[in-house]
Amino acid sequence: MTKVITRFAPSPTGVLHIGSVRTALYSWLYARQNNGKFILRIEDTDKERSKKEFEENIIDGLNWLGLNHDEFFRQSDRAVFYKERIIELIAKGAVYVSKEEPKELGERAEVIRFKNPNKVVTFRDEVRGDISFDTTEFGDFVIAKDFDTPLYNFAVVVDDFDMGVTHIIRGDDAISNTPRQILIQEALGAPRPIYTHLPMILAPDKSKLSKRHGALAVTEYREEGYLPEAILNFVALMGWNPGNDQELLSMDEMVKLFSLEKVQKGGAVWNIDKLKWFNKHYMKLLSQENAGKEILARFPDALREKAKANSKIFEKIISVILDHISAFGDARAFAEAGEYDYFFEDPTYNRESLLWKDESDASVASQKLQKVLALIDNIDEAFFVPETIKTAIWDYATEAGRGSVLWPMRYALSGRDKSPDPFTLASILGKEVTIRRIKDAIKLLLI
RNA sequence: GGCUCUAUCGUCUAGUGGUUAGGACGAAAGCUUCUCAAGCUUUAAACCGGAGUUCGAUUCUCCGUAGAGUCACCA
Repeated sequence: MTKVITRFAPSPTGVLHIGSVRTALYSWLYARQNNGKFILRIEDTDKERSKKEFEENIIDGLNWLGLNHDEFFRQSDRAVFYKERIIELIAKGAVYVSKEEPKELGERAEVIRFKNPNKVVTFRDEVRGDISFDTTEFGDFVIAKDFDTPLYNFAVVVDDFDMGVTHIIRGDDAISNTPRQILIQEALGAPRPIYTHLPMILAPDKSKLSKRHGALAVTEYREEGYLPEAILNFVALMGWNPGNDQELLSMDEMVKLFSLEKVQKGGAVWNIDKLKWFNKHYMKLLSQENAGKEILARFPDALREKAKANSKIFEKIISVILDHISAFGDARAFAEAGEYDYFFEDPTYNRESLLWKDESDASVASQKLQKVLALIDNIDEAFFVPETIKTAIWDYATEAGRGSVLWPMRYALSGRDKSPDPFTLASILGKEVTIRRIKDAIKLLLI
């Protein structure tokens, strides 16, 4: 049994996007599962469109995801090999230099064409079964602009041959390239690898996912605070499943369970909501320290300084923040909306908002807060935690009307219509601040 | 248009020649400490159509229909 060798072969003409990630993941999983090799090959034969920054973005994204490669190649470094093969094929009569009449700007008067044997090519695809093409329709297709400028279909075949690639796992938009590549393989005497064409990841309108459908770059997801585990787990399940109901899968589990036979035939629509669900799950698994770092990195400068200056408070609100976001980037939006300010400085109140909806009498409301104040004041500072605070107030709140007690208390502490519950808030803020804010609220009510 | 591929809840999917067609996301409702979120419970929601094979087809075959991909001196 020969060693399994897979490859991921992006062209650096754009950033690493989510569809490519899945292709890379499946290739990686398959290689790892079989103790094989995973090759990263940058296909930059198009000198016009290939950009170094895209190559960097792709490598950066792959590293971040942990899809490490065993070997690395760049087609622009391999010009001599392509040239050799072209010469070899010309000698064999499989390829010829063709005189052309340039129709467009930039077209050559001389290109290298493949002498099409005009036959039916049938190949087996691991997910779709046999696929046949009559290659006659391709004509004598161009494989290189000149001896030093090979084109995609040719470079791919030479590379896969030279690198010993055994399994080609790629998007099904490459299906129609396969017969051309097989023709070249046969001319070269190269073995035919095992083909697996993955269904596309689709936009909501079912078309091929592309830049115009919004944020797709992996680096953007990283920026937005999505975790690699979440992206990988989600993307793995778009077009594959372990054959049971298990959805939360670690990389180790995926390496064990992955199989080409369970790969889906139909395309899958990209669904950001489900990604968010995965991300929430994996965010909660993060250590408090790491979660804190991610959040802090997305705070506006001013808030970040306050959070650093009040690290005790910041540590306590991490889990509160985590409860309300589905990606760390959401914390930035909340922060910018001022949702976290009250943890670090006293809020300003809107007198109307201090009153529970069923309460119209400010003096009654203030009396209730007075009572809360007294109950809180009895709590020993060392036991100022949510459970204790709740116990201290609960009976009274139930008796006086929970909403009419808890709403003003919570609003006094946060100055917000929406916030965590008053007991959690009080414990985060501490006894001293809690009492001060309630007193402030009472003052305002008595005006 | 030619060629190639695809078709189960809105979405990701499981599944079988006979099932109450299962799970997840999302949605709705209820519960849980006032709000928000989380959590829990429950509900709604699907086999593209037509023939054929068969005692019986969502499942097998064919034909439609719909959608997608691809038709470069791009990859």
